[in-house]
Amino acid sequence: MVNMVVDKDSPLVEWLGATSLFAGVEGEHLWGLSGIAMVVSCKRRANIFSEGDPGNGFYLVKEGRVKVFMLSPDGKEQILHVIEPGESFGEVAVFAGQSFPAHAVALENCRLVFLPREDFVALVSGNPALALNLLAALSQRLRQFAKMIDALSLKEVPGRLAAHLLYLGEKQAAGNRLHLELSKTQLASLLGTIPETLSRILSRLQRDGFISIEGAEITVIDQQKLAELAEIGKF
Amino acid sequence: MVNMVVDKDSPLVEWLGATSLFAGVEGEHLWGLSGIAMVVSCKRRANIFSEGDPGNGFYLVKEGRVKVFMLSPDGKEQILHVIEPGESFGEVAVFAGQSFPAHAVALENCRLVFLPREDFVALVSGNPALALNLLAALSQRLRQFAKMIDALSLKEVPGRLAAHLLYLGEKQAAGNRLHLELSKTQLASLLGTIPETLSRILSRLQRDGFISIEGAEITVIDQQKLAELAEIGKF
DNA sequence: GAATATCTTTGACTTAAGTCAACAAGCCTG
DNA sequence: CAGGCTTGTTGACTTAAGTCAAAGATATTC
Repeated sequence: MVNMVVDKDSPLVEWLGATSLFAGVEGEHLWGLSGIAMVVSCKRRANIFSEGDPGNGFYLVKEGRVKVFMLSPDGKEQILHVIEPGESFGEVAVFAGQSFPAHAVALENCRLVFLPREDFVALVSGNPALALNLLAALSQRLRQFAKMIDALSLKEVPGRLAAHLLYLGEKQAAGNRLHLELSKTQLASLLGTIPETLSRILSRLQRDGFISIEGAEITVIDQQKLAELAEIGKF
Repeated sequence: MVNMVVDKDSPLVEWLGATSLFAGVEGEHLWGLSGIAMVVSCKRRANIFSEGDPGNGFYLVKEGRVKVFMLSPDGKEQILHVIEPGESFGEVAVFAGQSFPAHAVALENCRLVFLPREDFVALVSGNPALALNLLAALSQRLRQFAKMIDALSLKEVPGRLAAHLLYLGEKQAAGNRLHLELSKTQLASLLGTIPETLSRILSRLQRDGFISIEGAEITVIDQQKLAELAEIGKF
């Protein structure tokens, strides 16, 4: 939480109500939330928290994106999650009552909403609907993690990449054309591999006529084949 | 949920209060829980649920153990979690409001407590303390999954095995001697590898004087070296 | 307790993916 | 816009770990 600046911000309530975490929470409680929230800014590449830091609160992303990742002793990283505006991170430490299990770094200049643990837990204690929202959110994340474990252990890199491309396709819903929202190095880290391997596999997919590449713009040529690859996990 | 028999069981309340999920929940609410609970028995190898099944409730393990796992199209499995007595599984589907994301099979003859979704959600809605317990439990699991992803992508099999042996050592707290609670095939699946590889690595660790093996009984000879291996992740 | 099924180990082989190194492109930043 | 830093690509090489196959060792079950 270094290099952050606290902002004064007013129409938070509305925004909070639009996040998936707090969707459906009544106005009264939203006010409570906004009362304990702090808006902070942080720059691209700024460290938000590190593994082992005391988890005295969690964050919502207002603007920008954040990567949450594990780091091996020799510096290789595995991205667990890329947090987009409206999403949250760090809740785990709040409810497990422990330190953060991973690192968080801003991918871009960000504006974050910080919710301090004690205050937040107090609010949740008085509001079961809020608690149910949180349970749903954590469950959703657990489900994603399970998929990730599945992919890492059961699928080869081409399979994981294919699955990711299909996911982006759905998310962006822009014809056959899609944009890899991350640098290829970061994407490699998200897929649990290294840039060299990713690069080779992308060219292979292009050579074999599955996709066509222009920088970070990918055109899906054979969605069918891509889907098979994602399904069976092997080339 | 095939091949299960519903039992009538009375002193459930006490037992529920002793599970980690419901520890600290007041008697009143425990009665509520026991009111909606169904005790079921299932035999070793019985399928409890499969990926995609509608998640209309979740389970606590009363006796026996259950494995939760993902399955690749060609039948390879990755164990996500081995559930021991007093622990729960399947909650994710309840709160995400979706189908089960994984398979669950009894490792031994089991006695399970089933909590139907609708009734359970109703109870949680009226009891924030219960909700906080659940949030803590899910957070805990999320943390474990994060560790697992970390291990799968950042550590080689010897490192994962070493970490597991150290974990067992702590859990069993029985001098240097420990018991691998799973068949080696199952352990391989938990570590994200295959029996052949596990077998080779176990002999290697023995040959190099890290451990000594008698069937499923392992004696840790050089805990220091094992710890290094688990830390750096490479041989 | 014999018969069968399941688990474990070992060997020879293949292969996906990591490492190291060099170079080419971008892209900030001054 | 020029230099330097980060990012991406390609090639040659190494290696961890998977596959296939066969034999031994345990368990289960009838």
